[in-house]
Amino acid sequence: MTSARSNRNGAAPQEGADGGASRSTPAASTRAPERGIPEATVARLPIYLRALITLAERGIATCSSEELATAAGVNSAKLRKDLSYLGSYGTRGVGYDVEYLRYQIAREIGVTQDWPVVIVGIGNLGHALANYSGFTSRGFRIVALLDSDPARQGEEVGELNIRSFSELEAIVDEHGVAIGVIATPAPSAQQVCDRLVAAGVTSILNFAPTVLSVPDGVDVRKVDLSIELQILAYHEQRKAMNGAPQDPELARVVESA
Amino acid sequence: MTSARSNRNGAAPQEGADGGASRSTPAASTRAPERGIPEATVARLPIYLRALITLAERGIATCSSEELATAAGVNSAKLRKDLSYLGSYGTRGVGYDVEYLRYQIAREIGVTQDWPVVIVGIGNLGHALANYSGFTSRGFRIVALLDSDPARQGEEVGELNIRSFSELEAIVDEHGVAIGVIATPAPSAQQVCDRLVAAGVTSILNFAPTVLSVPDGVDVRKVDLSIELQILAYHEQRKAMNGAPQDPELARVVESA
DNA sequence: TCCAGTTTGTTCCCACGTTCACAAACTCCT
DNA sequence: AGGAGTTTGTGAACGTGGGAACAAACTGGA
Repeated sequence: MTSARSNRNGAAPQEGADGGASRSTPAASTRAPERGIPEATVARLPIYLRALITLAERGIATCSSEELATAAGVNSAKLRKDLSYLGSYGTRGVGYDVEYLRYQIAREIGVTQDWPVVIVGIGNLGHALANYSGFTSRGFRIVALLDSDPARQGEEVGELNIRSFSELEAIVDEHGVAIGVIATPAPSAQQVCDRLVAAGVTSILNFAPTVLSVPDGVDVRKVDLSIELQILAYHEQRKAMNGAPQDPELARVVESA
Repeated sequence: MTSARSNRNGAAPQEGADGGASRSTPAASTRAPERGIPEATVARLPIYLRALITLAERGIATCSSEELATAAGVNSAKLRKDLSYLGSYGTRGVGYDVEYLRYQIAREIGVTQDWPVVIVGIGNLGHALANYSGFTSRGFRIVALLDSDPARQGEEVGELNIRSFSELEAIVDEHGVAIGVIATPAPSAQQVCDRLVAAGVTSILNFAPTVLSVPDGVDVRKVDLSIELQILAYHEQRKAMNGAPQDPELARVVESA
């Protein structure tokens, strides 16, 4: 029932181009490449979009690639190349019209339309996500908060009531939900994921510290707080080793003296 | 005072190899390459570590690269190449000793030691982070929760009291804090970041939806929930366009019939 | 109209990351 | 001991991404 598209081809290994993400759809299959936008560029488009919104709020109508690049924290050459994948939306000798470019990027990403989202697992993190204004303000609408713990059900969090996980299928069908967020503990994440996929969800944002296996055609992006910290720790350790052969604690004290 | 090391070379653009991260330290400067581990590999080491811990908990003493790769959700060739940057910790014809490899990776990342961490901005997200067990269980110790809002100060969150942001410098000095987490609203993030850097913090995990500019020698990693969703939305939109020229909502209904 | 100045879009090249494929090295069985 | 089977570690090919540099295209002034 209500199964998602395309489960052919067997389980694909879960890995993508960038750090925390993974796509299972075939990168370059028989299908025509169309005007395929590089994954690295796609990951930066939302940053450009936010920068443009900030500029627009300041009343700036036009900007150069240099200005926008600075606002987005990237190289201007990279910015121009990224934008060139979308089309020629700038004017040579002048720059980019902020409102126009903003709309074009939003349309390309797909945030001009409204995306219904369900969040599963309303613990500490789920609460924070439910209340996070960045979701709702950027084309995403949380349509349901689900939790399997009856003690939590009925509680009101950010204008929504927590409902039973068993209502998942009905909610997905009713709202046409394509995006699900998993904020459960790690042990239940895979089960939840399977249910989401079976219900028709084809994009999943996973906060649980587990590797999810999904059928082909389903996208998973992972956000893992502890992994981010560990990466920082690695570099921090190297800094201490390289800069000062002594104790790093001591080094800072000496420098401040 | 208490300034961090190395502000030479001017401000570096904030961008890294992978999606959400950025390092400002020179990638390949005059310094010898030592046994430099590629950034992409570093980002995967924590995943391998977690997979090894899971295997160890199941009582598995030895595993092949194929098994470990599956558990980590990556290609076995990639896994072997990644591990080869650390050294030759496997045995040909046999595989890897789970406990031994686990220790080696933990040591390489630096999570055998204890990293003191401060969290700034104890709103919804800050609460969730303070209660997140994944932090404390993997070599990180939250030593302080800071917020500039007096109304929040004194509140107890996960065995710690929220303290005033003005105590930052004293806390950093006392505990030798090198890693800071920013969970404030976007407008105050840059100010907080500057204070952290000035106090001696050299690694920052940023949850605020803003581009932070930091001096050279300071690492910033960014976690942006809304950006992750937008990337999913982009792919979701493409799926709908390619798979079914009709209305995506309709397509699912038809398939389920 | 023409020329100087500005900024985009694009090409070329290099570095990095991924994957394949295979030699080296180990175990186990005969 | 020797050979078959297994698995690691790595060299080489391939693809993707980043950055410099430049031609194309626009504006504005003379």
